[in-house]
Amino acid sequence: MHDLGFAQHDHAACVATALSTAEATCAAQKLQLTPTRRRVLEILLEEHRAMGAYDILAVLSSEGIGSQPPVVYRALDFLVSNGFAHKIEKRNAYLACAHPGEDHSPVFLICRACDTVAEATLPMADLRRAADETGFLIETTVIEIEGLCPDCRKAA
Amino acid sequence: MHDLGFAQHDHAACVATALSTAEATCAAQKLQLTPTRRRVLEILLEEHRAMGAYDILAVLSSEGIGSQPPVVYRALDFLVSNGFAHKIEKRNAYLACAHPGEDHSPVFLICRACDTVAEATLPMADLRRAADETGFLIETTVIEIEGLCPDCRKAA
DNA sequence: GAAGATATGTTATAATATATCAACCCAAAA
DNA sequence: TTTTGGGTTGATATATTATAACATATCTTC
Ligand SMILES: [Zn+2]
Ligand SMILES: [Zn+2]
Ligand SMILES: [Zn+2]
Ligand SMILES: [Zn+2]
Repeated sequence: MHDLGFAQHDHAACVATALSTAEATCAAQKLQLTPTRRRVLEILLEEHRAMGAYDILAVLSSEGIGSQPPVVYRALDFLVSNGFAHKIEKRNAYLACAHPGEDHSPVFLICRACDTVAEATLPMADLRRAADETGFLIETTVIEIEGLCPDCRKAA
Repeated sequence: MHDLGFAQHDHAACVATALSTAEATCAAQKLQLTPTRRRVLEILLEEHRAMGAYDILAVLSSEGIGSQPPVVYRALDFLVSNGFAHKIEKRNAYLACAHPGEDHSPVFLICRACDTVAEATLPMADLRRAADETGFLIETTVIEIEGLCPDCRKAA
């Protein structure tokens, strides 16, 4: 496990880099990163936190991009399906991927106190081997760990 | 990983044993396994599958136990809080625990074809150690693996 | 330029879950 | 014994999350 995301970072660069990567990936895979899809990804990157679909929709609505639920759910579906964002099932919230284009099995560390969600990765070898022995074919994984992040742990 | 739950079993005994265990555990911990709570657990055990809250409510309603959402959500909250049932976040569904009283970190194997959900356990040592190194305090885990169960894999 | 695939606009509704407050029950304290 | 407090239930209303359905538009390809 690495890259826990609790550290400081240059956020403007972080957003710009991620958007560029997404554009390049979409171009390479002939995926259409349309204005709405791009803007939703940008919002998730800018906010840098897990956001509810309706929180995102409120931003889109304030910008005149769209105010109906399907607008945001369609964009999120595209982003999640293509690995640019993840859904945090425990919160019904969405988060920009911290490892775009890397083909990874994310592990989310969710702080119940400050709501920060960090994306880490875990080698899937063990899990996959164990499941293979039983004959189960793994297609997707949801691994979410809830607790206290280092900062909130100290504060408590 | 063990006890995958895809095998045949004596279901009547399975239900009876689980209910007895739950009664004993509640008595020991001074928890109130009230009629509604007991019946919801029994429904989950009998059905032996992940059920939506409103599916369970339909059964309760047909039995005159209650027809309003809080009835079932309160019972589920009790059962989940006390380890008698689990929520499958990926499906917004609930399942009787296959290891009641064992203090375990469940791993769910969800078949996308037949909707079977098997509960396994995985040693948490690695995950816990890795998180500890980062200072994150693990309180709860959600580990859900979606794919094809052995039967559906063969059929496909 | 017709056909097919993909994306968007729009309205409505489904599915999941919680807030709130009054009433009830039971056990322990005064 | 009466009171008090915690936990549970009944009942109404509402909040939150997500999708169905269908028309329109846009772009590509034949
Ligand atoms: Zn990711
Ligand atoms: Zn925190
Ligand atoms: Zn369990
Ligand atoms: Zn199956």
